[in-house]
Amino acid sequence: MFYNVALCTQPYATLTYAEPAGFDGFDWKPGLRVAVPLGRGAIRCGVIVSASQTSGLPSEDMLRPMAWPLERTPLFPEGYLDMVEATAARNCVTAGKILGGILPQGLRATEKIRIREFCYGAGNKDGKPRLHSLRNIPGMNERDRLSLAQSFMEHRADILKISEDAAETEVCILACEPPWPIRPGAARQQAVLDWLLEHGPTTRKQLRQNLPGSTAVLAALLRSRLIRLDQLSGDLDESEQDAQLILPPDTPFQLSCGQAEALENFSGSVSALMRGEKTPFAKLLFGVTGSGKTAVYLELARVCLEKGRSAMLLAPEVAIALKLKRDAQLRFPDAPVFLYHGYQNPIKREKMFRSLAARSEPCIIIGTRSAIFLPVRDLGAIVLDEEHDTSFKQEERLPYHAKEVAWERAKRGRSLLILGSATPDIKTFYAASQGMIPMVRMDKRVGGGTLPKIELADIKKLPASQLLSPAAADALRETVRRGEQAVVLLNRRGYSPLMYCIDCGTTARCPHCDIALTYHKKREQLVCHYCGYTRPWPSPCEKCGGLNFLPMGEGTEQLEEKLASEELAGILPPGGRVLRLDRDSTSRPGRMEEILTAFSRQEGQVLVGTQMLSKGHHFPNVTLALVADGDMGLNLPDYRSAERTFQLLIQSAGRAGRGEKPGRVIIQTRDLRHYCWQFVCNGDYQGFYEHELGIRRLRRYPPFVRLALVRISWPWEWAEGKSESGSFASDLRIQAKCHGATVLGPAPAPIARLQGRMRFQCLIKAASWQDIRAAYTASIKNFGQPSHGMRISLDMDPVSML
DNA sequence: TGCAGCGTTGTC
DNA sequence: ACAACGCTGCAT
Repeated sequence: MFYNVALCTQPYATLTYAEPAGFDGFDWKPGLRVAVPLGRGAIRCGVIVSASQTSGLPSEDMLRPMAWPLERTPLFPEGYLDMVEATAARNCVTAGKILGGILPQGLRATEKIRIREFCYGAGNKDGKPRLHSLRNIPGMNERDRLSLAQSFMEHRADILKISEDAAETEVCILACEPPWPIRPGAARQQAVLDWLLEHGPTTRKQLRQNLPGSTAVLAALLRSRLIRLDQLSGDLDESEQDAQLILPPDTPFQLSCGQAEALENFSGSVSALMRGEKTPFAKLLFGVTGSGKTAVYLELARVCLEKGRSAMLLAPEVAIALKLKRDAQLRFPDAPVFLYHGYQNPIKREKMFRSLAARSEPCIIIGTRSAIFLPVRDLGAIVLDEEHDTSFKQEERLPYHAKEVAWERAKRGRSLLILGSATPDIKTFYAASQGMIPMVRMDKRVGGGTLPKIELADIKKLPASQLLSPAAADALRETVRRGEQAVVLLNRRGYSPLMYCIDCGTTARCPHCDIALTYHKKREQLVCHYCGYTRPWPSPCEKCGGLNFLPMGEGTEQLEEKLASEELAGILPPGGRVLRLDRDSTSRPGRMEEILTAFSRQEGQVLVGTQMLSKGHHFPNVTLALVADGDMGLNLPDYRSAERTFQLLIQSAGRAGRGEKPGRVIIQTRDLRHYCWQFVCNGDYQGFYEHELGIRRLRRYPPFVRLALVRISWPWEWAEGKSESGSFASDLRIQAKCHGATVLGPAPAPIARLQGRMRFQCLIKAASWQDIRAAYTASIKNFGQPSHGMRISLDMDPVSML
C-alpha cells in the first residue's frame, strides 16, 4: 500500500510514501497526521490524504517509508479532508498549504515529539522509559525499529510531546500605552516596545528571533514595568479578559413573531438534513439591523444541541465573537460553549483542536473566520453573522473565504448553513433571488423600535481644517446635553494622515511602501499604516532637513482630542469623557472590552472610532450616529466601492436608536449626487441592489462574470522584475484566450511599492472559475519556478484590489 | 586549474 | 525550509 501525504510545512507538496514495517494492523487512515522523512535528515509533519495500491511514480526505488504516526486516531473527522482539498483546488494551492495554514503551531512541528518506550522486565536497569527522537528513526537499525514499532502496537510505547522551555511559553505584554517614559536615544527599548504595539503579545523566543540582541533590553523593560511577562495558558474554560463585564443580555428571551418563524424554518431544515432529505442546505437570513438575528442564531444553536448535534457561529470580529459567547452563556448557562479566534495563543489553539477532535458530545463553537477549520464532528448548523463582511476572507499567507469553506463543509456534513445580514453581499442576494438560496426575511426591529432617520450633510464647502459641519456639531452637543450617547465614525486612525514639510513642500513618506506616513501624537511617531514602519517625531525632514511640518487632515486621535477640548467643552457632564475605539486604542489585550464596557456603562458620552465601531455592537442609549467621512470609500479603485460604502453606512446607522428612544444618523459627504445616497437615506437595500446589479450587468462585473486577480511582486531592487512579469502576463493572456477569458494588465497595483517590493497585478475575467484556474495553472507551468524572489499568486474574487 | 560564493533546483 | 548541485569569478 502507498500513501499520499500532504506536507504541512514547506514545500507543502503531496508526496508518496510506503508503509513502514512493523505496524501490522495499524489503520493508516486518511486524516491521520504522520511524521515523514524529507531529503537528508529532516522530519516533517504531514497528513495522509489518500491511499492506493500503486504509487503512480516512474520508479519506486526512491520511495521511503513514513517515519511514525503522530496519533493513533485521525485528528480530522470524516469528510474534513474533502473540504480541505476542495478549498485547495479552488484556490490553486496544495492541500498541504491549507493544512499548514490552519493547524496550530504545535500540531505541525515534529522536533518536540518523542516516542516514549516503557521498558519492563529483567533486562531493564532503572525502569525509566526511553525517549526516541523522530529524526533518528529512519536511521535506526532494522531490528530496533521493528521492536519499537511492536512496542507501539502493544501500547508499550506512546507519542509524547516534551515540554517547551520558558522562552517559548512566556509572552511579553505591553503594560502601558505610549508615549513610554524611556531615556531618549534608547533605540533598542523603543524597538521592542514598537514591536509589541504592532504585533501584540509575543513570546520571548520570537522576540529574540525578530529583534536580535533584545535579551538585555527585555530585562531593563521588565524592571521599569513597561512590559510584563505572562505564561501562555491552554485552559479552555478560562474566561477571556472580559470576566468583569456586567452587561445585561440585550434581547428578550421571548422571541418575536418574525424570530420564531425564522427559527421554525431553520430547525425544520436541520431535521430534514439530518434525515438525509434532499433539501437546500444554505439559507439567507435577511433581517434589518436590530431585528434580533443574534437571538435566532443562539436559539438555533440550542435546537442543534437538543438534536444531539453541534453548532458553529462565526462572527466577523473577535469582539463580536466574545459578545456572542457571553450571550450564549447567559442564555444557556449549562451548555458547552467554546471560543476560538486567531488571536488566541498557540497552546490554547492546539488544545482546542485536540479536544474538539476527540469530543463526541455536541457543543457550540463561537469564533472568527479561522474557526471554520476546527475539527468538530457532526455540525447541525453553521452560521455566518454579517455574512457580507470582508473579514471572512483571508488574503495574506493563505487565501480562503470562510463562506466558501463553510459551504463545502455544510454540503458534505449535512449541516445547515445560515448566511445572516441586514446588508447581504450582492452576490449572495443575487444567488437568493435566482432561487439558489432560500431567503428568510425579518423586516421589523424587535420591541417595535423604528429604524433611525438618516440625513446628509454637505461638507464640500467646509474649510479643510474643520472636520464636522455646524449641523453635525450641533446635533452632537444636543445629544450630549440630553444625557444620551453618540458614536462618531471616521475611517482614518492616527492624529493626522499627512505631514507636509513647509520648507521643501514634500510630505513624509514610508521608505518601503511609497505611502504617506501618518502622525500619531501620543506615540510621538510617524507610522506607515501598511507595513508598520515608524520614525520618531519630531525629526528632521528626510529631503531638506527642515523641522517645520504642517499636519494635514484629521484622524480619530485628533477628533477625540478636539471633541473633548473644543466642540464639547463645557457640555460634557462632570467626569464625562470622549472615548476612542480603533486599532491603536485597542492594541493591549483586553483594552477593547474595557472601552466598550466603559461606553455601555455611560462613562463616556461620545465614542469615536474607525469601522471597527460599525460592527454589531449594541448600545441602547446611543441616539446619534455621525459618519464624518461618508464618501471616503466611494472612490477606491474597486468595483464594489459603492456596495462597501452602502453596507458600512447602513450598519453604522444601525448603531443608533436600538433602545426606546428614536435614533438619528448624520452622514457627511462631499459628493451629494452619488446614486448611493438615496438608497442609504431610505434604508432601501432592495433598491440599492437593483441599481447596483444594473451597473454590474452593464460593465460586466460579478455576479455576471468571475473575477480573479493575479498578484506579481519582486524585491524592489531587482531590475528585470517588470519585464519578467510582462512575459508571464503575455503567456497568461494566451492561455486565457484558449479558455475564453480575458486578462487586463499587468498594471502597477494601487499601492505599487509595499514593504520593499514592487507590486503588479493582472485582472482575469471569465465565465467560470474553472476557466480562470485552467489559464492560471497553464501559465504557471510554462513560466516555471519564479526566481530572484519573485512571487506570483492567484486571488479568486479579491476582496480588495489594493 | 582549483575552489569560494551564490543562485537554482528538488525534496516521495 | 534546507541542502545538494552547478555556474561564475578570482587566485594560484
